[in-house]
Amino acid sequence: MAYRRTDSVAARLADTRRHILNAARELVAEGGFAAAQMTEVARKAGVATGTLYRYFPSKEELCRQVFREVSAREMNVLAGIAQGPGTASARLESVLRTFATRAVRGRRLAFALLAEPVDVGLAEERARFRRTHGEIFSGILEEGIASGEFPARDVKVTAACIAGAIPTALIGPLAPESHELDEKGEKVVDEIMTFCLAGVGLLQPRIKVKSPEPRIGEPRIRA
Amino acid sequence: MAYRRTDSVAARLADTRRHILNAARELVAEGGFAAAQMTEVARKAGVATGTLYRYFPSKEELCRQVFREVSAREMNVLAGIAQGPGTASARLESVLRTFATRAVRGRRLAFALLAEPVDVGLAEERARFRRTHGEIFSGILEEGIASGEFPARDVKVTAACIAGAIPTALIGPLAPESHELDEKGEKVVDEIMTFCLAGVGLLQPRIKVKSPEPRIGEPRIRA
DNA sequence: CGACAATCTGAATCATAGTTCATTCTTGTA
DNA sequence: TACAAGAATGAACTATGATTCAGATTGTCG
Repeated sequence: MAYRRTDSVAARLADTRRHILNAARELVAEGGFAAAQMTEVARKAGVATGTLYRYFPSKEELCRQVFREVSAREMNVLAGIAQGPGTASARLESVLRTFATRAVRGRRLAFALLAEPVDVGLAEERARFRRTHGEIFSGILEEGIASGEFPARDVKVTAACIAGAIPTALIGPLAPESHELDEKGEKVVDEIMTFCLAGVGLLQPRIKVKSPEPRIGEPRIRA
Repeated sequence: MAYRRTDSVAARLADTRRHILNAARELVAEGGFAAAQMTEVARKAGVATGTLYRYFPSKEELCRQVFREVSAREMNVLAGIAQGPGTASARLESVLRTFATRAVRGRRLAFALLAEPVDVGLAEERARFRRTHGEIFSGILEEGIASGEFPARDVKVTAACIAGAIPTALIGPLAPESHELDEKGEKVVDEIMTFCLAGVGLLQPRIKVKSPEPRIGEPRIRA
């Protein structure tokens, strides 16, 4: 027997892989995907450029992986809320607020995920990201329609509208150089929510909807 | 006296410039900005590569110019409607429908303007484009709020929401390979409008709004 | 330890596409 | 027609940044 990868080596490899991904993620968080150049990633991760290619077949794959990890984190948060307890309208509200608020908080990263000019590979990843957003919204919408909380609509289109409205409304303010959100962030989020909730037909509902479980720390939007 | 640019030469120069811009625009309309490579543009325009640089300082400028021309055409159509006669709600409706419908018709070009991955220069141009959209929407919204047709809102955010919702809802279907809109186009447009109009607070208005001048060929959206 | 395999290194290479510029062709005036 | 200046040409150049790979290092096992 000639060679066998020991656990300690496997661990070190995994560790290096993480280091690389973390380095890349940090660069993206600081300067967007444009800042994630292979040389920089390598330097920040403390390895040689060539080493990156022992872990990822190409820059595109590395960046995609970063994109997926970061976006998965967001999606999980939202999916958790979507699948949680509460009326559809309460969950929709919570999901929207969370989405927008987290984007405002993680400004640069959100910009990178949602709006930064990227090449086709990442654009594809971004499309998937938005589609998943759409699915989360659709799910809630379907339930809300079934329960009579929302009027019947094409949920896919409606979900896509929401998925587009939020980032776009935030983008100007979200752009790395803008500091608009530092102060007005909450107000902007409220306005966006008003629009989206009204868009699905909620704010002026035919039947007054009672929301049985308002979440702590999730204040109602202004009427 | 040695040399003077005659009218006929000036005309030829202007003509060449137009040829170049048209060639570029056609390439963009066929394959997006990605297809607008200098060599290709030159070939299509029937000039040498170097000649392009006698008319435009860089590829970026050439592409920006193309972007501006194409988007200006769209903006003018919308601005015309916005400044035309009719209640704010009627104009808003008309503008939204026109925006969406034209995007569906001019599929590839719309995709290039709204969603194709482009580099930073064009992304800037695109941001301006969206901002102008926003301004058109804001204008109508302000008037509608003043006249009591819409509830009071932050018009900038609301306008941005609309400007984001429409393209995003169209993008999946708008993507060059998708043929979804060939049949379902109208329905999708209707759904998007429903969302946006409801979003501004219109579809279930406090006071029933009568639209005095419904435009020919601009059917009302389904109730 | 010695031999072999896996891993790492980073300067050199490559790929792409935009840009340049020495040269040629056209146009305007004397 | 001669000649100067503008315009056009397109092959060569360049800039950027990803990718490679021959050699060095580290790890495994008899």
